[in-house]
Amino acid sequence: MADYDTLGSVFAEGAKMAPPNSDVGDVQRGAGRPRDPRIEQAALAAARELLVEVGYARLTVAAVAGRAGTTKAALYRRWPSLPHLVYEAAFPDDLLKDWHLGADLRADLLGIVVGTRDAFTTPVAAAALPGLLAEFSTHPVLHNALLSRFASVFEAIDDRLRDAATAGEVKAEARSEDLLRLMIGAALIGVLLGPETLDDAWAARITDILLEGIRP
Amino acid sequence: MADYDTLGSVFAEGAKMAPPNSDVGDVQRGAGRPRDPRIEQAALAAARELLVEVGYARLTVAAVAGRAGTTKAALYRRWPSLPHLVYEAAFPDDLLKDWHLGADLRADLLGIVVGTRDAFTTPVAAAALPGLLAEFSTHPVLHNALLSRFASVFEAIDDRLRDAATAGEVKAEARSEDLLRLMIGAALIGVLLGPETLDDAWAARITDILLEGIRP
Amino acid sequence: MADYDTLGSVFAEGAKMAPPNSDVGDVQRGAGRPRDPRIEQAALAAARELLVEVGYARLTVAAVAGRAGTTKAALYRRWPSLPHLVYEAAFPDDLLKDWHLGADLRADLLGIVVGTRDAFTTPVAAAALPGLLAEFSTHPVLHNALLSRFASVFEAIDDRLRDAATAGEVKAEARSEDLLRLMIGAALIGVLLGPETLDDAWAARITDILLEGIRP
Amino acid sequence: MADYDTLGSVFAEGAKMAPPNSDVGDVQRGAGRPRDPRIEQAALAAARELLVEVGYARLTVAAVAGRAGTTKAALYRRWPSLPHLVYEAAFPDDLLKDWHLGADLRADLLGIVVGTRDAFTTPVAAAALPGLLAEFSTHPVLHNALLSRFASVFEAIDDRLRDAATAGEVKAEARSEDLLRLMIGAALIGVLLGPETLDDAWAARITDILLEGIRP
DNA sequence: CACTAATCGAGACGGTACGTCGCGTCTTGTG
DNA sequence: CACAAGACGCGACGTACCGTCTCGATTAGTG
Repeated sequence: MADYDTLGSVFAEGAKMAPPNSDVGDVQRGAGRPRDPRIEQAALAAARELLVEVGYARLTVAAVAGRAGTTKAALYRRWPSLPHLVYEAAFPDDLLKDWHLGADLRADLLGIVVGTRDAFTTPVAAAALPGLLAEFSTHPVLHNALLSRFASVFEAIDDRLRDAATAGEVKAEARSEDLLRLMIGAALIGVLLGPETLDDAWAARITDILLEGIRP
Repeated sequence: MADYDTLGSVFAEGAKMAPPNSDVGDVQRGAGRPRDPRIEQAALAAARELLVEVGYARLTVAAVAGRAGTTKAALYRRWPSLPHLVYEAAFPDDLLKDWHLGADLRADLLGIVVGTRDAFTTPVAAAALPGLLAEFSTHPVLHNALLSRFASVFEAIDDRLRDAATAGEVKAEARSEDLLRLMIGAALIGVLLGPETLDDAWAARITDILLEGIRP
Repeated sequence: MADYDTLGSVFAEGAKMAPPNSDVGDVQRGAGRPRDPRIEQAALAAARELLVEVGYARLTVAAVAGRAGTTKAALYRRWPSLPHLVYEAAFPDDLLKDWHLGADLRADLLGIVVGTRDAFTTPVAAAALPGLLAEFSTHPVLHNALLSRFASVFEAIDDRLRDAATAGEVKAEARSEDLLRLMIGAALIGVLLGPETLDDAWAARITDILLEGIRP
Repeated sequence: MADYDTLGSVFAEGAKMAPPNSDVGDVQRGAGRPRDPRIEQAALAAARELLVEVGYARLTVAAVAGRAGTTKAALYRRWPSLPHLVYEAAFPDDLLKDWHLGADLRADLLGIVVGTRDAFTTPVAAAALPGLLAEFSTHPVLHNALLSRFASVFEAIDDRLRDAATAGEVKAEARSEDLLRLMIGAALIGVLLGPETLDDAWAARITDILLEGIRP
């Protein structure tokens, strides 16, 4: 995943249009030298390394290119700007791949809390998150990319909560939106203030508060 | 508060500290031309205006200086860097001045939620917050400034919760830290994702969830 | 002359030096986007204009860049500092291109006096000279550039004087070094104290004094 | 010499006017705290030291004040600007105090050459000269100060040469102006290109060339 | 002996230029 | 086409020095 097409569909703003001979439906594999597939991985790996080493603020395109053994132009051919690259490096597409809901409501909520915490407390993610949040407020494209990625998760939780309401496990008026924001917000604050306190006991306490908070 | 001395105690790195024996005739006190107090206010006001007009990312030291009718050097004499100035401009010391707890636990919690939301949804604060969060991870001084500011609030809520536990209103094991982080995190996420949803109904819902969550 | 390579050989500090084995297929030769040759000429022209308009002391890198339609960074890519640019602008390499010695000793000496005066009394040179002299003592690279430029002239005059000594026109112990310094010094002092007195009669008088001074 | 009054007469531009009670002819020794006479000497000494240590270009008012144990304001009370201070430090008023002409024309000329060389090759003067020359072309006040200082010398040499012409020692049309410029120019060039070559043999050679050059 | 007035230290002031850095784009020659 | 290389315009950075100013604290002479 995380390949050119996926990126293009999320970030491209028209410049990455398929070449004119795409009428036959073959993806733009047309004329010209093909892209070196190693560059993509090398760039993401370099970005991850540098994020941990120097932090988001001191991360530069030239440094990523140098570490990846390529040049700035090759990176700008793949990502519209540095934040896009960082976003993909810190939060790859496969982040949510083995995530699912089950029958036990508390286990499901705990899973979300733990999953969010784990996604945020990765050294790479912890280094990238504050900077990316700042970019989100400036670049709506990035913002939407984040939201659309979590849209399916959001819907799934919404359904799960509705089922729980039907089963009488939670209040009918409980909103998945509120719950999710509380969980993500708690994890985010934890990362910003010091991720060392976000142990499993913390996750259990947060889950219990929220679970009791929406019980009928 | 929010005056020159307070600033010095938070940001200065030793040079501006009053010597411990300053109770006697301290000769150095007030040597040199005193700082023009209007510059400080003008700079903070200019920063607030520009934050709303152009946003954090496009905010420039030169622009703040120009709008304030002074020069970059005068600003660097007062704040180590632009984020420090922005922090003080967006979150002045008197932010928490008329804040207090009462007898009604729900009212107290709601007050915190609403107060945090109001502090974060100010146009100035909303513009500054994402950028400042990114800087916090770079500038530990700023980070500590934020934490120390909320330290007293934290203690007060801690005491309030302990009283409530004694009165049987909440669980004995309820932690003010968890509660506070949930409340602040919810407001923060709200600001980052779209502050238009943070109405009074939202505050009431969040308060109710948390209150029920810690009931015995 | 006065082109990119000559500049490199005079001012560059190793980075731009062609490697000694560059006779074979030197891969690095010409890598990257080539420098825009118009910028070099535009910068020199802008410097010349501004030297006359505002003088050396008020000459700014930003002003030269602005007038040349480029930016400071492009200038710093070509010259280590403003004095280097000014030096090349005021005293280009082709300054001595149509200079030669002949059979008449007095005519030769007069030619040097007049040539030096003309080179120094150009509006551009007159504006640049005092400032450059001050920089010479700070930047030895500039100093050496000046000296090496006159080295060939120096040798030619040395030979000419030796021939004249053989022909019995001048004393055997007459030193071209002394003579040249007297001539250049007289012109320099003239420019510094007021170039309006350096007419052709002045040149004739100076030439006659020096010529008689070294007659046997 | 070199005191306040002399300075005032040379440099002051009206600001240093005597107070209104000076009608009785007493120099402004009126009210107010008198100037600390040690500051003047300390500043000149500090300037001399720093000129040799860091050169003219890196010499700053703050550094001179610091080295002299005083402040910038005290210096600006005595000299209109840094070049004025440097000028007086490098070329004090008593420079020409034991200078005179005699009966031997060659000895007189040699004296001027040697005297100029000695005045220019002092470490302090050699460090200050190029920078001061650059300032001269910008600040006519300084320029005039230099010229007026040498005016008497100039006249004396003029007379001396006229006497020599009457005595048949030199051509009638020989100009002291040309001669003096040649001598000063030679010394100046020598300092700029490397003062180590300006030994006594050099002085003798220069003197002989010029003397022969104006012989009838 | 108080009063006046200039100087002292200290250091902030407005102003201006410096040289550097990073961005995202472009223009070469070479696959 | 992609790629390595590196220059390009743009704009901001944080620093340094200038010469001036405003303090409170001396330090004389004057009334």
